[in-house]
Amino acid sequence: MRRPTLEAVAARAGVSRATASRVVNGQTTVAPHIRDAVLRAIDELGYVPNPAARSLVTQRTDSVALVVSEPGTRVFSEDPLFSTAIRSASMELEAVNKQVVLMLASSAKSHARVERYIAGGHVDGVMLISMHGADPLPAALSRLRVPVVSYGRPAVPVDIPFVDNDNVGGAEAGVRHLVESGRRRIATIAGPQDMIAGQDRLAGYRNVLRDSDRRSIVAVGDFTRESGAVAMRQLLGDDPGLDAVFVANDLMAVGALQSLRQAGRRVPDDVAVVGFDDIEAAKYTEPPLTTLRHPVSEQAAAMVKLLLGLFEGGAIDPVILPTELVVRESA
Amino acid sequence: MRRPTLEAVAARAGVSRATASRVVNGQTTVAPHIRDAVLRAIDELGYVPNPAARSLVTQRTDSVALVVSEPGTRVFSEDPLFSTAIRSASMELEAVNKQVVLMLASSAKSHARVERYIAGGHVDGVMLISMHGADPLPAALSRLRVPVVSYGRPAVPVDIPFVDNDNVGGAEAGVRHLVESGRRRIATIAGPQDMIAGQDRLAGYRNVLRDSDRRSIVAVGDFTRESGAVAMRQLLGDDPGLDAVFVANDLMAVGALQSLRQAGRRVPDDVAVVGFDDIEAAKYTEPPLTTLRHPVSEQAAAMVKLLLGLFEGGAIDPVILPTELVVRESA
DNA sequence: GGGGTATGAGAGAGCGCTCTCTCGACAGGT
DNA sequence: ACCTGTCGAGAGAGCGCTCTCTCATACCCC
Repeated sequence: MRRPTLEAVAARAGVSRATASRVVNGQTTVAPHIRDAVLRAIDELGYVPNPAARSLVTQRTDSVALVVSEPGTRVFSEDPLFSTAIRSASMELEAVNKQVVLMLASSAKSHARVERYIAGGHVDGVMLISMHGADPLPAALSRLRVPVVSYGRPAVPVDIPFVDNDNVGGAEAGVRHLVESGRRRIATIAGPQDMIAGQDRLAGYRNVLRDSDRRSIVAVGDFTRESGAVAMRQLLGDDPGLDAVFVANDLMAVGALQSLRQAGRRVPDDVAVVGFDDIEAAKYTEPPLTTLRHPVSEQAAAMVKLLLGLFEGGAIDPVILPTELVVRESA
Repeated sequence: MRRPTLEAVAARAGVSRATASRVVNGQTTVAPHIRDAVLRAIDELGYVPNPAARSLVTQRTDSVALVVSEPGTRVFSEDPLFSTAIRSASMELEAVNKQVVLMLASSAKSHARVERYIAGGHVDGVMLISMHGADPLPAALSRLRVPVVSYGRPAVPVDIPFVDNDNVGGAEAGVRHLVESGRRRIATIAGPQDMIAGQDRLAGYRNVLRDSDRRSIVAVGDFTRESGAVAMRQLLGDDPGLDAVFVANDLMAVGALQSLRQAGRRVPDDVAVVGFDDIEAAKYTEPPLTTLRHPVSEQAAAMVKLLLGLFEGGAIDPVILPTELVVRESA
């Protein structure tokens, strides 16, 4: 009780295997009545092409790997960025009939696994979501002569096209908003400095403060809610007089709001808070969070487009998407 | 500049292709010095087996599809259940060297795509996350004679082993907690009734109220935060005197807390709130949410184990995992 | 020393498909 | 009538691997 082969279809339709193949692959050099006969045979037998056989000869697999290189297990589950990006990329690829192979590369062992898999030619290309500077994967994959694109600028300069949002510009806009609303002592809770987003958002903060002649007050978190709460307590200890804080992501901002509440500070009256990312939860904090929105779905879609461009051959320039300040009540 | 083949490895090692294949596949019937020679050749050439060729003959692909059949786009991104389940399943499968092909089946069109893909033999098995009763996919896939397991009990009775948590028992425990703490007018915000989790949790609520001689007060949401807020307002309108509410998931509970705050009700003094799922955010609500924890990761892991069991042949019984009441401050 | 049994290695037949090459048939131009 | 050109269809070679079957060698027992 095997699956029918192209041979069987051809036999039933009374044509050669080559002709049946032509019909399956939509070539036009087949006379209408023969094409119909083949299609009928396909239908009657319930024929579905064997992908292994096909890609053995075509050297294509019509699937791409989505590699999420993220050691932090909690982050993956909690930060909606990942699921949104995965979802969007996935949908874009489905639209062009490519499959998504999801690979989570959390440990050194799984890095090796990913490399082996990619090297094995299981996929036509790779989309890499890697945010940590020390990650060896971008460099390793770019060596493999497989089309690779990155979600977010790779930390080490490596020859991979990427799509990123304007972290520096976004942070500048957020801090400028605080400056313009008359805040004097503007602190920041920065992200991890081994991550590009962490670095760039801190740079944006520094740029604006430098120009506006204010002192920078920095605490560093790791993009988790808890670290935001801790960092906020720390900032309040260091400088009880601060009247604003720019938090490098919303998850930490949620933690910061909690610490501010516990410390008896009113938001935004005593302390203004600006986040980054505009995650869903930002709408529901108390008070709702002013933050910077960047289009995660669009970024993922652009990444897919970039990869498809690579398939067609042709080096492709990085894409930087703009961010947008969303003013709610926290600042 | 082609990739080296097994033939090349064999030639370099001075053995036959068959022997090289034996070494690659770890068969023991190869003399040590020959094995070494082959391994050296593999290393020197950077040989990696061609998976298409391999699976053409073995009829295996060593990859499984993870099909998320979820029309609600927002839910996928926001509900951490999906990312947690995906992550956990993915890690379990990596441990046994299987690849995960992620497929999002949101529309009827993508249903057809999924079916075609599975029928094509791209994967050795399917893990199905489908929560809507009207979903035709479970039945369709089970017809395909491919090993399929389901995350959550399929709504239509179909012959697929599944892993689920004890929704009825969990809801009963939650409502019983409210009864035991002396609440008299216990309402519920139920989930969508075309979803098993929605049905079962409502059933649990009803079971306990029936036994404790209280009237049931029901509003229905769709598991989103917003719907929880709306339902809560509605309940307060219907019965201003209610003193407790059992909410069928945490996301809706967060919305409900917001509505309660806006209506000037104190939680838990005026109204006690119990959620379901114990998502990360439940710890950070004001006040922290009492809720029912079910082990999403374990459930996903159990699903993987179930699927691997199917590969070995042998019909396998459903697995029901227990839930646990986590008492925080909201009830 | 002959016959039998392990043991290790090679030969070769496919797995199901694509795609180039070839060829037949027929139309149109001279 | 013949030659050229076009179009549609078949033949068959391979893609890179696994695995059965076969065979050569070495070993043991009587």
